Amino acid sequence: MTEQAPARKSTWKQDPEAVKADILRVAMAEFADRGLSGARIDEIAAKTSVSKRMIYYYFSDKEGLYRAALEGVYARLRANERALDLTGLDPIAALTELIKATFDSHRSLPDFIRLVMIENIHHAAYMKQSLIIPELNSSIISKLAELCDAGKAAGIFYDHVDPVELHWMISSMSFYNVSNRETFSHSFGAELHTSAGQQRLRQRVVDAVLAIAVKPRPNAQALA
Amino acid sequence: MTEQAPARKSTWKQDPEAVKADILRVAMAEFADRGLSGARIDEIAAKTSVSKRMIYYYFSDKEGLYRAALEGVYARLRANERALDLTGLDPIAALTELIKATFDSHRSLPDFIRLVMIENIHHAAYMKQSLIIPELNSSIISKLAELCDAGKAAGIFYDHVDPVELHWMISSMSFYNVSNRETFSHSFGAELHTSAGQQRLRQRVVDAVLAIAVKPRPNAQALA
DNA sequence: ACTAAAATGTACCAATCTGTTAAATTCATG
DNA sequence: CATGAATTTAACAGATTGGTACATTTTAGT
Repeated sequence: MTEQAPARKSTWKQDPEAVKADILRVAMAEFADRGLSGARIDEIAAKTSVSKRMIYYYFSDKEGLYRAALEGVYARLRANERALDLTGLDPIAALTELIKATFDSHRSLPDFIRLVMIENIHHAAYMKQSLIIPELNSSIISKLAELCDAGKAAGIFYDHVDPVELHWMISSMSFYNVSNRETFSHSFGAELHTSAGQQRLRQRVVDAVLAIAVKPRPNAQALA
Repeated sequence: MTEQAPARKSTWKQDPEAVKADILRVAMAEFADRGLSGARIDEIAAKTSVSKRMIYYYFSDKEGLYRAALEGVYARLRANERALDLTGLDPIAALTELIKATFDSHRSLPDFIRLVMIENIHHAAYMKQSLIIPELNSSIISKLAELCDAGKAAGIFYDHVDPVELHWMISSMSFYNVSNRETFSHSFGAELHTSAGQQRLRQRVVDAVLAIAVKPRPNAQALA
């Protein structure tokens, strides 16, 4: 579990940051797995290397820990998105890359997806209390807005293209792909969630979003 | 609350079906609102006209009630979908109607959406125990399959078009539109969830799905 | 009307779970 | 190395909650 050897009994080092990080790591996984009311403080404590009391010491109460967990997974997503560099790409290539990156990013962060689902069950009540979460969201929109402006300026995007609408569409499919995987697979088979199926789906998302953003070029053989 | 007057005390009629229906109605709303672990049996009982004992009498335990609630909302969706009649429409018009109907249907059944979210949190564990749910799902796919065959036969759909892929895409946006409304609105504004915004979104979904299914006609001015 | 079975209400229990109390250990600093 | 603040533990209390035992009422069959 922990990297340092247990060493002698009845002796321990103070390390508040490590303790907090340890609690948070377990809390993110546990809340993502069972939800706010489903998660158990005792269970979380048992999976850390410290006692339950520390959770209350550092996070006040269950809701405080949940808020911290929510912000934690958002921080991970932000780190993921910051890695996306679109400079030097033409609008179509840039949009394509952004869509693929979003699709992949969602797939790689199931805990984020699950906590956002849980937040929606709670009518986003805890998200509304967070100060750090709004930062994240503005960055993806501004990236898309830049991209749209460039595309429109070049005359290759429709004039009606809107960054928020575009994000809604990209996000909806990328999110649903992970969030509803269990029920979808059970209802309609797991074919779409094989490695090949996911590759195909991602390409469909690219095709669909590009179709509503990019003007058809007269002599282009679409989706050949 | 109840339609019959309380009348004399210490007298009541037996009416198992009405009691079951009453419990189920409350349970669907309550589980959709709070989740499996978040919902309280006492609270559900309090909102019915009967006592907590009856819940256990008819539904065995909390999980049994949850399963019944899950099947209940699915039954409602099925009723909704059965109402969709596409006979006499050409493939493009039929697909357009199906997309619009799915989008609207999801919007009109938020409890269904929320219970499916909750099911996914639980890895679809209870859905997998249900016998009546698979029925529903096959009907939408067969409708889409017919439609695809007609479109391909007429030479206006791409050959690679797949009913399950198509359903995945239609469902993803229709579902996300409701499921993530709270977090999305908070992050990016409520503009897309105004009446006008929803109309626009629905049209975008139609455009996007048609774009990956329908071959471009040479002289058509797409999305003009 | 009598009786058994189905349906319902009341009161209660046992387990679970969040949060606290009080004390012990470690650390920084003079 | 003394001392007080920060950190951590162990044990426990109070409240919640799923579930049950038992009595009571209603209905159907004869």
